[in-house]
Amino acid sequence: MTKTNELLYPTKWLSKASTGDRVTSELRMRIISGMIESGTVLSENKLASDFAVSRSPIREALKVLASENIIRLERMGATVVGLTEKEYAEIYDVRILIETFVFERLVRVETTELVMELSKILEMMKVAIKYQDADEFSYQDVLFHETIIRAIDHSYILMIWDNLKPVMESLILLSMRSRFKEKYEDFSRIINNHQLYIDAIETKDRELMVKSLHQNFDDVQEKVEDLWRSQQLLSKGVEQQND
Amino acid sequence: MTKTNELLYPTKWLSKASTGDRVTSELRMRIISGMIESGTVLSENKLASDFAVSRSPIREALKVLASENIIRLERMGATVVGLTEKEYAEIYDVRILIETFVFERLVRVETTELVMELSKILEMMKVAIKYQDADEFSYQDVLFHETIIRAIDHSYILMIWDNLKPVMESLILLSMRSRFKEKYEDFSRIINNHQLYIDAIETKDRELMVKSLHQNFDDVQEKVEDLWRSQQLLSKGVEQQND
DNA sequence: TTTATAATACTTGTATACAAGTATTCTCGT
DNA sequence: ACGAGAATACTTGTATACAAGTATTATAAA
Repeated sequence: MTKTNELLYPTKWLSKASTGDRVTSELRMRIISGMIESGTVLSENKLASDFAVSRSPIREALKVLASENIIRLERMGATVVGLTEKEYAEIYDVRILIETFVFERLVRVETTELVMELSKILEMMKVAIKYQDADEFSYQDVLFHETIIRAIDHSYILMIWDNLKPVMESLILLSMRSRFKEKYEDFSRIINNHQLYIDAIETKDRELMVKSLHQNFDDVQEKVEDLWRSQQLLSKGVEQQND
Repeated sequence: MTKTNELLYPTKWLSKASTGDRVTSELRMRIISGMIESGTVLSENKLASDFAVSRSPIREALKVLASENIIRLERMGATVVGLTEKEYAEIYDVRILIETFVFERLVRVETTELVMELSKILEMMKVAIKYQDADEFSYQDVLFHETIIRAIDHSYILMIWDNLKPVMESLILLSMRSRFKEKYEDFSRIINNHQLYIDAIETKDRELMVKSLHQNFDDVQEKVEDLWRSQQLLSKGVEQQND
């Protein structure tokens, strides 16, 4: 067996989490990073002994991951679906869909408080860049979008986000970690895009909103390309371990 | 305790379902019908003894219902959220959102097979009306929309539907049951609306699509009003049982 | 009567046990 | 060598057991 002791998911984010949550997050990261390959059949019993826990938290994790569409629960075993380019495109379809909806609602509403909150998060992101903390940056990046979505107080839009968020979070984590190593200069552009986003909300300029949304989308497209690179690096690394 | 032996969810739909699924469906119906009132705190142990099953399937059910936003999992006990008018509006926001998206995709695609399939389902619905089978009608109604959504083969849009479907299904079931008793004449209009829907897809007429979508939306609004009536009837019925 | 504290009852999350079902493998008769 | 069927190993879903934590209640001291 290859060395899999190192956890991909930030341990500090799990301080109060249950075993089930830990397994869920870690498993998700391993699947999305490509460490567990697409097509692999997961067995509850095997996972339980691998993670040295009982089947209860494993079952819980598999249910969650199935609802996120990254595994498929079948009669015998759970098959890893993983994320192909098709799925990446689909995830961003949904992101554009719900963020456009949210924007449309925000136009009708007082947003000064939201803008304040977003500015704070943006400052946090800058600090994270300064100290090269990829995980913290990712956390704030996800929080940025979640804050916007929460602002319209729409439980069923939030439901969609809740389903999308964990996968988004994993993608962003993996992408940012590799970018901090290789494409550090990207971050000023990311910050600019987020600032544009805030401006759009502040001025309630629908046109600017659409523009910034799509710029963010394009930016995210690049993130995905980065992810492909990091997947390749990772699988190369695993191969090297087998030498 | 009031008489709760009768199951709200159609037993025949659960022929191959696990205990967990049965509990989930039944609990959902009881919450959405108003039989279990909003604000009620559900205890795993109490539910387990009420349903005469262990905590395992109950836990499973509560997790699912929480992800559907009809209960809230808290430190101690699960609080029933239920559906206020706000949530009804939000559910249909999301329905409009995804069905519009789906329509947009269908315009670019071969739809003859889909139209055939939908026509078949519509025939089924007519038969269900003829024999006054509210449950069968509801089943076909839900299937109609699911078939359209599945046609674009988009796993993340399908994910949204998967989360929305159970609640939709429950709403439609309750509404149709009361309509078959009281507003039988409604059904010809419902059938017409669905036919319009099919025509829109067939002719790829975007304008007609939007029109039929909103007609269907308006129709569904009425369903909700019916639901309120049926909730009131139901709660009156419960009160009468206490006499 | 009020307030601290101890006892009790209930809660969640995890582990383990078991039943029923489904693949896989093995063995035996042809 | 090959196919039928038995034996075996694995699967899921449910029940039960247990540990650790949290509310509630009861008791006792001020």
